Amino acid sequence: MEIPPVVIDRLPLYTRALSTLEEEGRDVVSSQELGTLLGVTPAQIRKDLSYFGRFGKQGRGYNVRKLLNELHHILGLDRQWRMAVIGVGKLGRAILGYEGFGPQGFRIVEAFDADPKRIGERIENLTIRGANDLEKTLLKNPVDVGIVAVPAESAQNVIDTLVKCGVRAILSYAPIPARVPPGVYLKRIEPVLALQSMAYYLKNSPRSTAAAARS
Amino acid sequence: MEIPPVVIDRLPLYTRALSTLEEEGRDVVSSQELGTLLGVTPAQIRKDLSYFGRFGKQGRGYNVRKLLNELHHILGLDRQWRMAVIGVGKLGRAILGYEGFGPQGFRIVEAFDADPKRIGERIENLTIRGANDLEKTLLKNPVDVGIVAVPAESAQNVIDTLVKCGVRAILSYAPIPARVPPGVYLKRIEPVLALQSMAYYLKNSPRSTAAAARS
DNA sequence: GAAGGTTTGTAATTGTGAGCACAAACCCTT
DNA sequence: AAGGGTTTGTGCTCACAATTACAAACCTTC
Repeated sequence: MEIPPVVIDRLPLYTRALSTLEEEGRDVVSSQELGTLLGVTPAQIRKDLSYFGRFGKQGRGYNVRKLLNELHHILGLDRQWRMAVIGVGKLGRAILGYEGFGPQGFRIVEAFDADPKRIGERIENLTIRGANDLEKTLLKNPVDVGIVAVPAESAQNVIDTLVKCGVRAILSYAPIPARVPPGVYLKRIEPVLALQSMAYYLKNSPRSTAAAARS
Repeated sequence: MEIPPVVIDRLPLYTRALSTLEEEGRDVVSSQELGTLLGVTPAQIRKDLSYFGRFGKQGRGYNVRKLLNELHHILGLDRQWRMAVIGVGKLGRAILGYEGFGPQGFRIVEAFDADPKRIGERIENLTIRGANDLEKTLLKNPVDVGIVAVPAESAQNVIDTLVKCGVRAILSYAPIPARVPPGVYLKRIEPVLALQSMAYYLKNSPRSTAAAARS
């Protein structure tokens, strides 16, 4: 059975809400409550979960801890993932310093930059390597994810190199529609595109008429 | 006629590709070529554009500059948008220093932070104001967009304040599913969620089997 | 232990967006 | 000016995701 990508994209949302509930000491939650929390219909949640099994109890709801564990297992969040950051400008440094990755099992273990002045510098317990060493280093010590924070011009090049080194998941902050071969997964973070599509709604709704944009 | 949000989300992509083509001195482009460039089917592009008018010529294609102007006008990119950044930690600083906003007409004109030690500091030609001044400042000098770069705990609070000040578009980097009233547009930048959904594919494809994830 | 009130899981339906295919329109060459 | 070769715009079809609706299952209370 093939699971729709939109479903996979929603699972992390559920995971996060469940984590919050667990920290609050909640034992059980219904699809109704979870839906209200996330702005999703209860039926959507139930159907999404039903792709993977039957985790709830009728008349009661879902056991928070059990469902969280199931989702962690399904998504592969019950292990550590190794990541490399390529490009250590302002953006790259912010990524290296971001504390949201570690707790979720995503660890940055390498950092690269093309600027000779930056090579050897230590940031956040990592020594920056030269772009020339990228291929050699990753072939010896593979990573699971590549985070691309280089200028648009170099992005496709970097991505091609990552793919050559066997990296199968790439998170790109570069503003280009990069192409990757089948079997490699690419997600892009594009604040400018997000702003531009919001500009349309700003321009075309005099004041609070249309429905809110999907986030 | 109501235009599907996914269509609006694709228009900025077209805009960007057309800009590149214009810089290269291209006069005309076909939906075929544009599609190859962006990884989208030609029919999709033609259909998307047809929501707004008839911009092409049969047998020839689209005039690059003319179509670019049309899209700029449609999206509201033919003017300046004023933005405020709330939260000037590592992430906020990277946002303030990002050079990709200005050329697209998005200008950061205010920066706020709750930490007294940061108030008064100058970054990128801006003086950081205190979080207490947020409401007063924005009511006097309104902005079009709010960029939220505060920790998860404070995010909903900040967002509520922004809404109260009449801000109708919010770009949030905070990892929470914030709720906004109808008529306010919220887009979230969530690198962790992106990584988590890619982890599923990493885990479930031994090596380059399934199709690439939609980016 | 029976009854009333919840909530799940899923079959069926509805809604919507993407792709296909073709007529109409345009350019260029001869 | 006529014909061949492109490419647009769009009606139609198809695929798939969201919603609805309900039987089955469970808990709690009396």
